[in-house]
Amino acid sequence: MPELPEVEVSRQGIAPYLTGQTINKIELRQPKLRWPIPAQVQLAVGEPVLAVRRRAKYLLIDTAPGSLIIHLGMSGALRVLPCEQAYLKHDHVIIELESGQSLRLNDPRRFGALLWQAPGDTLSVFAKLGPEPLTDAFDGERLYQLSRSRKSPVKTFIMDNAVVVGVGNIYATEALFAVGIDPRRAAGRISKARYRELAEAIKHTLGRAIVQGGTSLKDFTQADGKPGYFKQSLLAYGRAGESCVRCATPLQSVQLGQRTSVYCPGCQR
DNA sequence: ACGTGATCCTGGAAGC
DNA sequence: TGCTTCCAGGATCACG
Repeated sequence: MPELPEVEVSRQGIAPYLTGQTINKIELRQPKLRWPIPAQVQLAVGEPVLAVRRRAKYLLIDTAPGSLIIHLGMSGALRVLPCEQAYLKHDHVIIELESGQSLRLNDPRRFGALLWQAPGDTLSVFAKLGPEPLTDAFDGERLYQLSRSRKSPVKTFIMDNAVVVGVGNIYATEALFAVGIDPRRAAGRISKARYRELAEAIKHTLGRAIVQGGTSLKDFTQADGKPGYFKQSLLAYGRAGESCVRCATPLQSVQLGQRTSVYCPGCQR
């Protein structure tokens, strides 16, 4: 999926088409995504979109009676296309707008979700999320404090949504490479100074990826169908066996918390 | 509280 | 060419 940069790029891409537009129709072509789609999503029909927001990897499409909550799972992508355009395979949700454009959620693996949140309500998926990585609420101090008794690998630690949201496998791999920290290192055995550097690297990596339109591997496209260009900037993710750009040591691959992690045994300590 | 592993699902790539 | 196996941007849940 889309990690935080891809979700933010999607938000920026779709917001101009949605904001202020009335929703004419919501068509559900596949009711079973990660969770069954609640019937209340139809409450948004006939309502103008007030705002398109993001929290962690969730998109929130606000209307007066409540918010449509979209998660893109591992393989989801949002496209804006004219209503009359033929459906593609795996176009599971189509939100038609009065403008004649439609927002389509395409998700081959169906790990994504469409949920509904009434005003004043907080869905359980939002209940125990950590801070947004691009805000001041996230810093090295927080990483240091939360990690003191943790034995799990630092990579697993920074991918924990209770610690900080939005850091997935690609950007965790890249940020650790950038600061030269071995992803296998126990989270509790890293100094405050190094955590300050890591927090800055996470912010920097995510920020650059957003500017470049995110990372497109297979499924992800921006709202206009174009891929993101950050893939060209990846120095570790997907490069096992290749030479490290810093020290030429062959990059290694290891499984941490069920996820493949690539690192340089030469300069990540 | 923390850590680990199974699980949801489809499709592309690699191996034989 | 075709079949099988493995792997993939996530995150919950059950269990020890």
